[in-house]
Amino acid sequence: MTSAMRNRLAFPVSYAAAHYTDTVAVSWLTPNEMRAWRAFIQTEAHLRTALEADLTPYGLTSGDYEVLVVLSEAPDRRMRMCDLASRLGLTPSGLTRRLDGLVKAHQVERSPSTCDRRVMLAGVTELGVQAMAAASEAHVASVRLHLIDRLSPEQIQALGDIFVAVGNGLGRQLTVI
Amino acid sequence: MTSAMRNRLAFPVSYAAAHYTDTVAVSWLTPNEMRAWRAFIQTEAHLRTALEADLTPYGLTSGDYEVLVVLSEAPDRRMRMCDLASRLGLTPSGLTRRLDGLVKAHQVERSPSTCDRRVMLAGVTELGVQAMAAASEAHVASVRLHLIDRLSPEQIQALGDIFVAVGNGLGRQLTVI
DNA sequence: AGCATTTTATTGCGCTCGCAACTATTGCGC
DNA sequence: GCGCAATAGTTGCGAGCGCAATAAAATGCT
Repeated sequence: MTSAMRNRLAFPVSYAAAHYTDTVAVSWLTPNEMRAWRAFIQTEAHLRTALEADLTPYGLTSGDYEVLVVLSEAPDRRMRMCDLASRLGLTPSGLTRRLDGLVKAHQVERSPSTCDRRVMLAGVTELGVQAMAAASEAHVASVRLHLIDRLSPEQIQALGDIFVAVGNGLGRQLTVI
Repeated sequence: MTSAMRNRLAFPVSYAAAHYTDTVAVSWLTPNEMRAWRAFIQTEAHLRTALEADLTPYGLTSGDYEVLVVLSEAPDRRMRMCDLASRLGLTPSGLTRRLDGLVKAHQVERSPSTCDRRVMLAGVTELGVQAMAAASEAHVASVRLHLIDRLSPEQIQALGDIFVAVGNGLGRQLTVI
């Protein structure tokens, strides 16, 4: 396969015509790589929308749900803000805002740390655990319906392997329980 | 493996203790399913952040870039708003807002359709194609660095298969070129 | 033809969240 | 001990986007 061919197959014609030359040291995506990339990008957006919609009737966003799950698994059911932010992939300010809503709903409470007075601890309340529990059946069913049950056991395994590898590449150590 | 065991492994203890009973007709995630699900959810957020950051120096968001790519591949380099919204997984209002920015930057232009006066056509301009081309090398490199080059050819294949299957389940027919 | 329904796009409003600036606290080097 | 850098969290601001309401145009039913 010539590089011109590969490029034609892998990239929009308009783009290729405008920009590609053999002197450029860029490694374009092969057709199979392009297929994987586009399927991922397109499907991921719709998947997120579907999961969000299924959670809405329970008064939680998927972000809220994620906070409650992570906190409920933490020792003492609470975590430092910065650890929680890193775990959730949020900036500090993003986490502050997300917690604001949960605190107002009395599902999470803040408490200052005694050993380091810079840090705030975010802890899930009993009410928060109940809210999570109330939504969890529907949420698991939603995850199954839209994702898990569409895949073979081998694909489940591959999905985990793939995103663990990518996560490691991003410098994250994942929390998988 | 008893159902109690499986549950303990697959779900937060706090949640399990609060809610699980054997009489509930819910199919919890197995450990391997949980691993795949969590790796996906956690990594996906960080991956999106990384890709976004790599595109920022070129003055485009990944959303903008996606619009330009899709339009540049369309016949006549333009599409109906509703088709574009569906393709991108946006609501009509979301697309209107996203295009506002691109139109202001003269990278996209709107034109009313002649055959159906409800529809607006969004077309990428020459400037838009150039902006996309200018960013594309860095973008492809970023996708390679963070995702593609972390995976074996078998994993690339599996990634495509998985998200095509999930996309089909969501009622989408994907556009993979 | 005439009216109800559906489809398409936009706008007001509100929510989420990132960036930059700021404050408070801790740790480090000397 | 003292000052400077690093760390933790909050806030003002603004961008992105979904929902509901709206307007305009097409389609369908009779």
